[in-house]
Amino acid sequence: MQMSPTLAPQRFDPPSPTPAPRAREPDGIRLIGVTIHVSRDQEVFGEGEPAHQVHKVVRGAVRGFRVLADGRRQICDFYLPGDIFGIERGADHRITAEALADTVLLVARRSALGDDTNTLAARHLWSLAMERLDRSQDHAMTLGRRSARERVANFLVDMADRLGAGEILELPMSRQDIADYLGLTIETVSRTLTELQVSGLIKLAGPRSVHLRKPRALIELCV
Amino acid sequence: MQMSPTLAPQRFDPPSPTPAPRAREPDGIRLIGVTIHVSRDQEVFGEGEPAHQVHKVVRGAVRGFRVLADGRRQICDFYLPGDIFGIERGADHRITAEALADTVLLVARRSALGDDTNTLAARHLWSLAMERLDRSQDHAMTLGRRSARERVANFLVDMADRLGAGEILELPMSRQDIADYLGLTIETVSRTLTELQVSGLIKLAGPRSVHLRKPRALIELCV
DNA sequence: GTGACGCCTTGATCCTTGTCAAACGCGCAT
DNA sequence: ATGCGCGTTTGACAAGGATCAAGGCGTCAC
Repeated sequence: MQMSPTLAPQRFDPPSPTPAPRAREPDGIRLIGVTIHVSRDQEVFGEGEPAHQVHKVVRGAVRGFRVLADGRRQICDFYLPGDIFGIERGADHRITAEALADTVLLVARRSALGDDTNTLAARHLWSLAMERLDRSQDHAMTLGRRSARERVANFLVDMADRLGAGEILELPMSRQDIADYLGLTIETVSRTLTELQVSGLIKLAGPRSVHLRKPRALIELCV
Repeated sequence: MQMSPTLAPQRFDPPSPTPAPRAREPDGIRLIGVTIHVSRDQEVFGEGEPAHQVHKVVRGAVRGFRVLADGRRQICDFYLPGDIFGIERGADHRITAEALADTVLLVARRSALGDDTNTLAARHLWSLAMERLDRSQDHAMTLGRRSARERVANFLVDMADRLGAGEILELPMSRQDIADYLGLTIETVSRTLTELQVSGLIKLAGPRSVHLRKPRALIELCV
């Protein structure tokens, strides 16, 4: 059992709204809202808060997580540019969202997505939610049945894919975030990465820069 | 790393359709379909098969799972009486569903739920999908950050709750199923249960019958 | 330049859980 | 009644990953 020594949720001043563009997004959802800038480690919304709005990552990245009473943290997912998050079933958020780095978000009133009105938007919203479910189930498979090596390989491949990175991967999150996402400790993540490097599968060029040397072999590890 | 020696997917004859009731379900979804009887370990649908229909458990129980190339199995969820399952984002099922015991299902054409037409049904469908997502995220927290003891306690409390059991819990699934759900091995599940018994939290009365002696203490363990 | 801080890596050791193996108990068929 | 088969339990041991601890390295303030 590990206890992520999870950082006290530093609360800064509230996110700062700026202008208010009216964007017809390529994903079919008209996000009428404001863009906000959220700085590193700042909370976007917290577990239990009312979920009035949905968010879309414009630039930067966000972690969505839950915390047990004793501080153990599980990151459910990372939200990368283009991702929409903060959609909930009930009135309140079930997870906390924090920026991994200085981040720009597009925020829309939840109702703007049409709970039922706009059929096209509703359909897309459905797709988004189900995609989230698919990812969550994949994640469960990883957490329940994969070894540390497999988890890390999986993670790298997934990130490279989602970030549209080629062989050079710039990770937007810290080792602690990776550990809390993969259900491991920071030490195990670190060791596993160097082990993958020794095996020649990757090359570590700085803490957040990973060069995928043998993507095929990495994908093999994903089983 | 454990290798669930996962049973070859025994294929029996196809599920047998019977009459065809027209049921106005209390959950607001009109399930016009047939009831089918599925026997123990029989597959309801398999991963990759087209998802033409949705299913509702009338009696019995179902496991929904995915399997890695080498046979490791992760059960995503158990579907109990009243639960609706088999709703997918895309055209195909991403998980395999098998009956835990002789089971009665209500089957409806997917389109009968109104992909968008019936607003009320659509809204309820949305709720179902999001509930599934919530459960999946809870599951991820369990798999990523809880100890074996906590996982088993959690499982028992959850099952008692969902089955509407009081203190006497009749589990519909085997140890192997529990293990594959909790990301443990069958031995660990067994040991943990007897350990909980020794601690006086539960009483085991037969492999599938659990008496919750100190529900409070069990809930405490859920963190 | 120098020190402090944060993050990451590495090492040594421990412990939870997995693996391998055997025994138990119960139902069922002969 | 006997024996077989399956699922479960229990035991001994191994190992993967956690924990505890120290050291490295880059960044930033002074």
